[in-house]
Amino acid sequence: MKKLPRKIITRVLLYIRTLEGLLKEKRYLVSSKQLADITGLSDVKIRKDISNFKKVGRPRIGYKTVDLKRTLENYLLQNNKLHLVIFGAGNLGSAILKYPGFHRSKVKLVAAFDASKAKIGKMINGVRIYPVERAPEIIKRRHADIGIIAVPKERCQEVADYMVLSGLHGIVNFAPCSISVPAKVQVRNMDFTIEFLSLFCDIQK
Amino acid sequence: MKKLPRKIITRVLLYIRTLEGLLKEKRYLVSSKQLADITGLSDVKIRKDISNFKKVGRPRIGYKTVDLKRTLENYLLQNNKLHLVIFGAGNLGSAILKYPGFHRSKVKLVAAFDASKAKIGKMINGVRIYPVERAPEIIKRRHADIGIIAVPKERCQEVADYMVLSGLHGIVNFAPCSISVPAKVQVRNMDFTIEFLSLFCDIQK
DNA sequence: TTTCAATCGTTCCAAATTTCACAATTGAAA
DNA sequence: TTTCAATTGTGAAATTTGGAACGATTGAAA
Ligand SMILES: NC(=O)c1ccc[n+]([C@@H]2O[C@H](COP(=O)([O-])OP(=O)(O)OC[C@H]3O[C@@H](n4cnc5c(N)ncnc54)[C@H](O)[C@@H]3O)[C@@H](O)[C@H]2O)c1
Ligand SMILES: NC(=O)c1ccc[n+]([C@@H]2O[C@H](COP(=O)([O-])OP(=O)(O)OC[C@H]3O[C@@H](n4cnc5c(N)ncnc54)[C@H](O)[C@@H]3O)[C@@H](O)[C@H]2O)c1
Repeated sequence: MKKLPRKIITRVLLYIRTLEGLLKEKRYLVSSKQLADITGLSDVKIRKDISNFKKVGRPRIGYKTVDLKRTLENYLLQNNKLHLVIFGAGNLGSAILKYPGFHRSKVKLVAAFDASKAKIGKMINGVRIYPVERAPEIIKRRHADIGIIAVPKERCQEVADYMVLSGLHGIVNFAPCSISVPAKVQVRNMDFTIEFLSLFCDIQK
Repeated sequence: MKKLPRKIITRVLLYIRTLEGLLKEKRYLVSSKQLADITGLSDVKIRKDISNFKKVGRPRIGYKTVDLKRTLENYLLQNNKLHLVIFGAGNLGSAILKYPGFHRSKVKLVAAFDASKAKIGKMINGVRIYPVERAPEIIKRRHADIGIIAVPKERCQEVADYMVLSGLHGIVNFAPCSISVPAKVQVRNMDFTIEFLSLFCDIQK
C-alpha cells in the first residue's frame, strides 16, 4: 500500500485510540458520525481516512468496532511493537518512565540512559537506568526503534548525535531546541511552551 | 491584522525561540537561510511567514536578530504573558510544575489543583497546590488563560467541564482521551503515545 | 563608480488537504 | 413488497499550503 501522509497516520492512530475506548464501553458498532462527535473531526474526513484501507464499513450500519480497529492497526502497525529508549531520567524522563499507558499497548520503553552517577543502576517502573556509554550495545540488543530526548537543552545536540550513532532511526525531542541529524533520521519536536503559546495566540481576540 | 493560521503561528513561535538562542550566542544578524538550516524548514517559507508582519529584513544583510524577535513577539503576543494553571500534580503534573523553562519566558504557571488531600497545600517550585474546589476563584483572581489537564483519563471529562465552568478559554490535554467542550473553548491534545507511534509508522519501511 | 553576489519580499503555480455533493447500499418500517 | 432514512465510499470542487521563479535592494569588491 502507498505510504500515507503523516497527518492521516496521526488521525488514524486517534481513531484506534477512540475505538479502544468504545470497546471498553462495549459499543460494538460505530458510525463515522459518532467518531466525528467524539474526536471533533468531520465525518467525511474520517470516512476518507478509513477508505485508504480495505472496505470495512456497511452503509446504514456503520463499522464493527473490533473489525475497524483491527484493520487500521494491521495497516499501520503490522503487529509490530515500538521499542523506545529514553535519554535523561530527570523530572520529565521519570514521569514518562512511570507512565503506565504504554504497558498494555503497542509501545514499550525498554531502557533509560542518564549521565548522573546517582541515577545509574536504579530501576523505574521496571526499566533500568544505564550509563550513556552502554546505549549502542543496549539499543542494538533490545531492537529499539526510537529514542526520547529528555536532557537539558545544552546537551541536546550531543545526545542526538549519540542516538544516531547508536543506531536509532527516530527521535522525539522534548527539549526546547532544534537538533541537526542525518536525513535518514526522523525527528519530532515536542516543545510544550510553543504548544501553550500557540493556543494562547488562538484564544486572543 | 488578519488572523494567521495555526501552522504559521506555531512556526513563528519556533522562530522566536530560535532567535532567543541566537541572541544568547551574540549573533546579532541572521538570514532566512541560516534560520532554515537551524530549524529544518525552507528559507522561502520562513521569509513568507515573516512577511506577514512588517518589513524588517534587509536584502543582502538579513534580519537584525533583536528586531525580528521583537517584531514577531509584538504581533503574536502583544506583550501579554500567558497565565497557566494545571489540574493534576502527579508524575507528569509535577514534572511540568518543576520545569524551569517557563520562568524567564512569556509563560507563568500560577496554580495547581489536585484531588488528593495528601498533595493539597504543598508547594512545587513556588506554585501552590490547591483543592479543585478553589479553581473558579483562583483562576479568576490570577487571570489564568489556559489550563493543563494532567489527571487520569477517567477524570478527564469532568475536569474539563470544571475548567470551562471556571472560566478558562483554552485547554491543553495530556490525557489520552478526547474531551467535549463548548465551541468557545479551544483544546490541544498532546498524546505522547500517538506521537511516538506516528513517528514509528514514518520510519517503518 | 560600476559590477556583483547575497538576500529579501512577492507573484505565480503546483501539490496537498478539506469540503461538497451524491450515488450506492442496506435494514427497517409501512 | 415498497418505501425510506441512515450511512458508506468517492469523484469533483474549493481551499490551503508549499515551492519555484524572479525582480528589487544593498553593501562590498573591483
Ligand atoms: N519537566 C518538564 O515538564 C519539561 C517540560 C517540557 C520540556 N522539558 C524539557 O525536557 C528536558 C528535561 O527536563 P527535566 O525537567 O526532566 O530536566 P532534569 O534536569 O530534571 O533532568 C535532566 C536529566 O538529564 C540527565 N542528563 C544530563 N546530561 C545528560 C547526557 N548527556 N546524557 C544523558 N542524560 C543526561 C541529567 O542527569 C538529568 O537526570 C529539558 O530539555 C527540558 O527543557 C521538560
Ligand atoms: N506520566 C507521563 O509521562 C504521562 C505521559 C503521557 C500522558 N500522561 C497522562 O497524563 C495524565 C497524568 O499522568 P500521571 O502520570 O501524572 O498520573 P498520576 O496518577 O501520577 O497523577 C494524576 C494526578 O491527578 C490527580 N487527580 C485525580 N483526579 C483528579 C481530579 N478530579 N482533579 C484534580 N486532580 C485529580 C491525582 O491526585 C494525581 O495527583 C494521565 O492522563 C496520563 O495518561 C502522562
